[in-house]
Amino acid sequence: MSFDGQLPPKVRLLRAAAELLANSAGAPVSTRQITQLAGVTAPTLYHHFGDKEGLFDAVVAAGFEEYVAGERDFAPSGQPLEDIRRMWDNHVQFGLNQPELYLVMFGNIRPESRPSIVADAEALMEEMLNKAAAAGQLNVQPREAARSILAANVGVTLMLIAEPAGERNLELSTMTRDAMIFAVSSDQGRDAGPEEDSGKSSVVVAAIALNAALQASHSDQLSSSELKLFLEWLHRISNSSTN
Amino acid sequence: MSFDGQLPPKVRLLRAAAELLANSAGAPVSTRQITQLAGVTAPTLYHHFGDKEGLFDAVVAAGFEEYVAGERDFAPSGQPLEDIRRMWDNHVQFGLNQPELYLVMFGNIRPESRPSIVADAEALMEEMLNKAAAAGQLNVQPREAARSILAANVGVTLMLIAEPAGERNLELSTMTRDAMIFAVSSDQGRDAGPEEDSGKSSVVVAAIALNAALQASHSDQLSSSELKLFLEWLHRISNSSTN
DNA sequence: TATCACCTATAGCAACGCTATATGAACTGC
DNA sequence: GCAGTTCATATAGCGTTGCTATAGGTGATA
Repeated sequence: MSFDGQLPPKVRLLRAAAELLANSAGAPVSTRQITQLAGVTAPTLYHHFGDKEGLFDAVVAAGFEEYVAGERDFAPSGQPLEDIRRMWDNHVQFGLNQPELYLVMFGNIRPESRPSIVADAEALMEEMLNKAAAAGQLNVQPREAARSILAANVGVTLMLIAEPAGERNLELSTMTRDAMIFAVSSDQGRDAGPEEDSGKSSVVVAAIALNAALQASHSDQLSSSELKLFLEWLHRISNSSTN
Repeated sequence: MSFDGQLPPKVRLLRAAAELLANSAGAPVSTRQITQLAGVTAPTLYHHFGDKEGLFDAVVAAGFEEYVAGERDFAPSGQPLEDIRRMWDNHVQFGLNQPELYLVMFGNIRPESRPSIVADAEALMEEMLNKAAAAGQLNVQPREAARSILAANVGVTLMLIAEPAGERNLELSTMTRDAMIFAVSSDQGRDAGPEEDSGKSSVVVAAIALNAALQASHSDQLSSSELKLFLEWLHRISNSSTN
C-alpha cells in the first residue's frame, strides 16, 4: 500500500500526496501522513518542494497536465461547436473523477494563489473557439466566449461535485452547456414578438395558450380519451373568472 | 480593535472569526487569534460552538442570511426576467464584497459538508423563476432553470474573485447572465444547434406556464382528484421533448 | 445561606508544519 | 586511490496548532 518501490523519493512524495488528497474528503492531509506513505522523512519533502504548499502545487500542476491531456485527446470532429461540447463534458468528467483535486484547482482560486490555471484553461477553450469563429459560427469574440463558457462549466462541475454521488443529475450539465453554446453561436434567429398581456389571470392565459397550442400540434403524449378529458378541464379553467 | 465590549462572548467570537476570516487572504485562521481578538479563552469557544468548524459554520450561516436578505431586498419590478438579472448581479456583488466568505460558501462545497446552502440558494432563484414561468416566459422547468442559472452564476463569481481586483471585467458576468436567461426564456428563435431539434414547441411552453400558474393560484375549478390527474398529464406534456 | 446550572479560566496534551544539524552517497580533479 | 564538493536523506527538536480535563466563578432560585 506504500510507495517503497524503486521510484525516486520525489515521485513517491507526489504520488503519496495525490493519493491521500484524493481520499481525504476535505480533511486536512498532514506532511507526516505523506512522508510516511512515501517512505521518507520530513526533510526530504522540504528539500524537494520547499514547503507543504509547494508539494500541493506540484500535485495540482500534475493534475492540470492530465486535464489538458484529456481536453486534447479527442480528434477534431470538423464541427467546432461539437468539439466544444466534448471539451465541456470532459471538463465535468474530470471534476467528478477527481473531486478533491478539482476543488483545489477551481474551487479555491484566489487572486494571489493560482491565476495561471484558469488562464491556461481559458486559452485551451479559446483555441477551440477560434475555429468556430473562423467558420462564422460565433457572434462574440472567442476570448469572451471562452471565459464565459469556462465559468459556467466550472460552476456546473462544482454544483455536481457538491451533490451526493448517487443523485447527480448530468442533465444540469448538458442543459447549461447547450444554453451557453447556443448563446454565443451565430446561427440563432431572434424574433422576440410582443407578448399579449390582457387583464386575465396568468392561469387563464396559460390555459388558453396551452389549449390553442395543443389543438394545433397533434401531441401524442396523451391517449385520445385522456386528451378529451384534459381539454374539458382545460376549458373549465380557461373560462373561469376567479383570480 | 478588539471586541471587549459588553456583547456576550458568543457574539464576540462570531464577529472576531468573521473579521479575521475576511482579512485572511486564504491563510489559515487560528483559534488563538480568534479567542484573543474576542477577548476570551479557548474553552469558551468550544463551549459555544463545539469546535473550530462549528464556529466557522456559524459564520457561514450568518453570511448566508445576509446573502438571502440581499437577494430579497429589492421590490419586484413586474418583469420576472428583469428580477432574475438583479438577483444574478446581487449574487456576484456579494461574492466580490466578501470573497473569503463566498469561497467557503460556494467554492468548497462537498457532498458531506454543506449541501443545504446550495439547495436554499436554488430555492430562492426557483421562487423567482416561477413567476417567469407563470407569465409564459420560460421554456424549461423552473427548477431546472434555477439550478442551471445558479451554477453559471457561481462559476462566474468564482472566476471574478480569482482575478486581481484591478482587472475584474464585469462584462463576463453580464454576458453570461444574459446568455443563460436568454437560453431558458421562451421568447427566442428556433434552432438550438446541429444535434438538437428546434426549440421547445409552444405546447411545452404553454404547459410549463400553466403548471406554474396553477401551483400558485389554488384554483378551485377542478376537484382535488381531477386536479391530481390533470397535473400528471400536464407533467407528461411538459417533459415530452426532454429526451 | 445553600444549591445548582451555566459559563469561563488555568494548564497542558498530542499532532502539526517546519528546520538546524549531521550523515551518507556520488561525482570531481589529481 | 584519495581529498573536496555537492546532492540527498535522517535524527531530533522547535514553536504553534486544535482541543480538553479540571476547577473556579457567577447569578438565580429555594
